[in-house]
Amino acid sequence: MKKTTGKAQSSADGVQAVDERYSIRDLAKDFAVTTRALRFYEERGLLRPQRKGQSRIYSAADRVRLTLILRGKRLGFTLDESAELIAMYDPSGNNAGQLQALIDKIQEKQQRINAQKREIELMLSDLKEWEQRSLKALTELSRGTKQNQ
Amino acid sequence: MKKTTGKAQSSADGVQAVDERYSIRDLAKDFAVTTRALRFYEERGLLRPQRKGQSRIYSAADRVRLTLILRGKRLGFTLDESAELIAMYDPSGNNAGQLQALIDKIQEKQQRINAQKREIELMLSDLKEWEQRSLKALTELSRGTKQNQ
DNA sequence: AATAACGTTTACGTTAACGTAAAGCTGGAG
DNA sequence: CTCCAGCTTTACGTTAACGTAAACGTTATT
Repeated sequence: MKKTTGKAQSSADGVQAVDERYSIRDLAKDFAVTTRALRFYEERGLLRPQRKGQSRIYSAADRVRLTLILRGKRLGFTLDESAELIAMYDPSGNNAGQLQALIDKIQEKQQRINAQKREIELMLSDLKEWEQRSLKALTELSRGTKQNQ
Repeated sequence: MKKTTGKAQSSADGVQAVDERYSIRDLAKDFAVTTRALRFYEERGLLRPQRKGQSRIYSAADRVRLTLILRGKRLGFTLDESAELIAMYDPSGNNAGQLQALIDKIQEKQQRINAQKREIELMLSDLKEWEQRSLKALTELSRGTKQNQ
């Protein structure tokens, strides 16, 4: 009965273990991504885990970053865009200008998505139109429409 | 003063010239795409212009197809998906079975598009959340938040 | 020591939708 | 006939976000 949870042991003090360490497998499992993806995100500068010897060690902060990356993906951001957003959102030297830029980016994305939504509504009405035409053609056909007149 | 509109001359009869011919350049200009894209769409079976000698000649029907292709793109469909839609829209040899299959496909598409619509609405609320957080951070920052308390 | 189980780096493969030459045909103005 | 603009085919290049495989290092268990 081995416990293969792989959680690194928290230090022995009593403070809340907010600095838990995770292996690359832990992260991969918890977030349902591959280890390849995690290394790739690091390669692209989106993650910066510590090293213990050769192995990567991820912290809670890295989990937050990963959360942001994945949320960005769901929102249709490219990794570069997410990198930008994360850098801006990061509490490392963020002045008002940075934040305003971040807000601008988000609002721009909102515009694009709203446009997509309108497009999709148009497409839906188009599809309904086609459906109606097809149904009509079908009933007329089954009614035995002949070629005369 | 040459007219370089390039419009092929309509045949000399009096019926409405619904069968206008367009060069690949015409299409490219009118739809703001490259000739490469047009040939590519053809290669992928989305367009089937006639040939006059070696050159492609596009008809009004081809313009409709191209419109559908581009609308599909704006909606985030792949070319293959658009090809499916266009094939269904095409009035070529549709018996009752064909028509029923077409209707089924259309309804399936409607489901998927509705799903996309819901996804997009989720994204929008996500984005609004981000925006709120950023705005809050911004105001707190401009309020000169200090470290004591 | 040997094997397994996981980690690492390096590097080529993949898909989509074209971009970008390269090199050859062709019709018509001069 | 000559020449050029515009068309053609052929084919390799590009970007994004990883997948997949190879070859090797490190524990830890047998």
